[in-house]
Amino acid sequence: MPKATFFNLPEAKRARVIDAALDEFAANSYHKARVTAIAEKAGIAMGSFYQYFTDKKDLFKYIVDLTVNKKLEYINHDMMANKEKYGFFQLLREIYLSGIRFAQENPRLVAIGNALLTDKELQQEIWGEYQDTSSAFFQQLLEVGLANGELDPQMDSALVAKFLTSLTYSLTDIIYKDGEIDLADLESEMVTIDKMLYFIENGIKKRD
Amino acid sequence: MPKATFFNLPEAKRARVIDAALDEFAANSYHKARVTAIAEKAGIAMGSFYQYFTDKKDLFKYIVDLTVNKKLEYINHDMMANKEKYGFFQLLREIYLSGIRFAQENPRLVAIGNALLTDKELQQEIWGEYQDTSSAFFQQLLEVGLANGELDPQMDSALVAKFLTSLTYSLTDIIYKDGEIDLADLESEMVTIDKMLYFIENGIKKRD
Amino acid sequence: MPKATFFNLPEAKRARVIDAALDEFAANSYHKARVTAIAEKAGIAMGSFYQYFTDKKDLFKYIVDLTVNKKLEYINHDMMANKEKYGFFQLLREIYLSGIRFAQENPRLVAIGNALLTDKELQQEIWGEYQDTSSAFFQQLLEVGLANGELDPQMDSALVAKFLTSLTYSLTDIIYKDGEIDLADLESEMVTIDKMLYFIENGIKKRD
Amino acid sequence: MPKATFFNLPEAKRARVIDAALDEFAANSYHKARVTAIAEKAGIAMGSFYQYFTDKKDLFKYIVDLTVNKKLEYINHDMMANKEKYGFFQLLREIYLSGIRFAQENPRLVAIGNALLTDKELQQEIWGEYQDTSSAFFQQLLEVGLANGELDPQMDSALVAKFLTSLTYSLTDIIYKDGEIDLADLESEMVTIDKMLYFIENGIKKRD
DNA sequence: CATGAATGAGCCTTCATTCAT
DNA sequence: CATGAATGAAGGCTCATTCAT
Repeated sequence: MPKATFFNLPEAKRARVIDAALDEFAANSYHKARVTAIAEKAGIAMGSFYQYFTDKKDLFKYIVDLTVNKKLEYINHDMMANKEKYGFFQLLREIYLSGIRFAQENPRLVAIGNALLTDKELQQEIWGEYQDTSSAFFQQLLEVGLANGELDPQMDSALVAKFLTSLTYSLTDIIYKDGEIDLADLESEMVTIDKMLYFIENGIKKRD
Repeated sequence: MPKATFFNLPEAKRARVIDAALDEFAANSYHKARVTAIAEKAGIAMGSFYQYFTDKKDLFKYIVDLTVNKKLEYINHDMMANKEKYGFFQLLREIYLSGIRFAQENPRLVAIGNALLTDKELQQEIWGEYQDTSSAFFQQLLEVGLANGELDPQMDSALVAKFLTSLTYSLTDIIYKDGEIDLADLESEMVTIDKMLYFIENGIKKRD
Repeated sequence: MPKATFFNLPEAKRARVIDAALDEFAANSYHKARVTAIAEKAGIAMGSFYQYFTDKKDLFKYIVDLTVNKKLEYINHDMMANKEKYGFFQLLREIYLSGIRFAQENPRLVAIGNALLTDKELQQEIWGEYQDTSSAFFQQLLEVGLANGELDPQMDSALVAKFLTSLTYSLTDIIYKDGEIDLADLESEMVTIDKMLYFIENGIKKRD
Repeated sequence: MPKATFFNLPEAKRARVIDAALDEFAANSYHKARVTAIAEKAGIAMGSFYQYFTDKKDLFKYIVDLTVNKKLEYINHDMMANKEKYGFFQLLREIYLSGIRFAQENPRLVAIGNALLTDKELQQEIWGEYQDTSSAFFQQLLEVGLANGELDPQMDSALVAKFLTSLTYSLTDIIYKDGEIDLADLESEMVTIDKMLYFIENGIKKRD
């Protein structure tokens, strides 16, 4: 966690630091990202950096934390409105849409998240706490769907939750390929999403 | 590609170099892997390294190439025998089993493959050529299944191929978690595989 | 010397600063001691430090000064009572006992004194003024002993004063080894002191 | 210990490195001494330094080792010739003379030795092995003197060895004051030495 | 007098690559 | 082809001191 100094900073400066960090970590892997570059971009002295953060890693963890929380807020916000009236597959669709919008609006966060997933060492140290958040989230959703009688009772909800997690990641990959999202192409994205939902729905819905 | 000198090397020495590289790249990300360490493990002089490879990256590309080819060989070998008599889902099962066996027998290659997937920079440079190999492979398989009438004709085979690719990766993750495979636990692995196949089968099989 | 601001400080705060400095300088060499750490321990702001002292060195000099004076007070106090009735060797014994007690009661001061002795640069700058205090003190004592006819008239009092200084330091080292004084073990310390006195007495007493 | 690389170096270059290190460590405390300065003085690249030594500390330990060994050689050489025919006090005199000559010829080594004695942290790490060498050496000498009947049988040889060690250090200090030895003034040094010997002799010789 | 953020030179160390033999 | 020393640009981090409020 950043030191108190960081949180006492004027909003604008703090934002500049975060922005610089996002830029640097989105463009380079954790190991290649340079503290010097971040300080420069943020327009602060090297020494100041270490007055805000104990460490390069300290900053990185903070950035990851911001990312995770922002994404959760996003999804929660979108779901809250519809939790009651929507069925399982409608909710899933809602979630995917949230994910896409999040990626569109925060491309750097997506890049950082992906990078994190590839560094074993960092994952153990940083990702640990968030690791199963995603699977747990889906599993809980699945349980509700099972209770509602929407889903195939034979399904192993823990395992399927992992499948859904994986497919969700790949959905982002597919749509958001090469780091460039075509905002104009929302329509084709919808199509992709709906095809994935169709695949999933067939995979787990209850049949008579 | 390695220089000619490398291929002129006595088999044993060449193997030692490759082995050392696998060790180092499996244990560290590309950027953290040290050329010095590889040379040491291989028992060659630093200078020799640069007589075999133009670059650290040169070696890495070569290693990735070996990995990909080895995996393809594996799967092809297993499929050739059954291509004719098996249906789509049986073949898919065969493929998954091949994948598991490959991971068991080549844990370092799996580690390197995973690491590669996370480094955008490398991916663009190295992975480009292999990128869609996996999806293309699945797509081709799907086309056959469609032609046979086994699969849902509404299915977008290109897209589903990506889903299968993603699920395949996650299958490896789920089974081969924490880098330790329990060889004794093949049975529970089978169960997992069969559940995934069940999920997929429901997702895409033809219904009347 | 500290600035006026320092002496205007409420007694308690001033004491806290001194205490923090003693802690830090006793635990680290002058160069490794950190101003930040002192300010923190003392509970003052970094800026305040430079309102009290011009410099890290300014504080250090002050601390050394306190140390020297405290030690002198100690010994003087113990000697004054007995100056008249005791002979040279009895006084010397008294002095050694004072030294031991001082070390027991002010371990941090001893640590700082020792550290100072090892840094040539500092010594030239700081220790200069005190340097010969100790030798001068012993020499004066020796002169009295010579006048009394207790000591060997051939003795070079200036030189022997240096020997006594040196032995005195080593006495502290021997007894107070590893920074831990065993308060319960005063008896064995006495024995050591008496052996040193025996050695010295033989070395310089007048013989017929 | 330095790496093999260092010992494979051409004599002249190795000497240059050692010389640069002696200069730097004699002029600055261990903590203030800069690796960069040493490399510059020696005329080698920064990187080369770390090809010779694992560490700044590695070099320092080596330098201390050289110092200790050189001094021991010195004294041993001088004593061997006379061990048989000389009595205890004559040998002691010989040792002191060796010490003075050593200091004269190796002022930087003396400076480094002194500096080492003042850094608690380093002492524990580096000095440990040599720590009691000096006392042990004197004690052994004293035992011989006792056996010969030259010394006061009541004497505690372990303790007196420590006194002698201390006096020896102070002898160096007295003669070699301010880091400048007046080579022309050997005569006055002799006088000082003889006075110390007289002091010691009176302190411990056997009396009837 | 107090506060605590800002500064930035400087340090040790790493490592891919080159070079001379 | 082999060798292994040489190189030097970077990079992360520390800390005494200054500054603005």
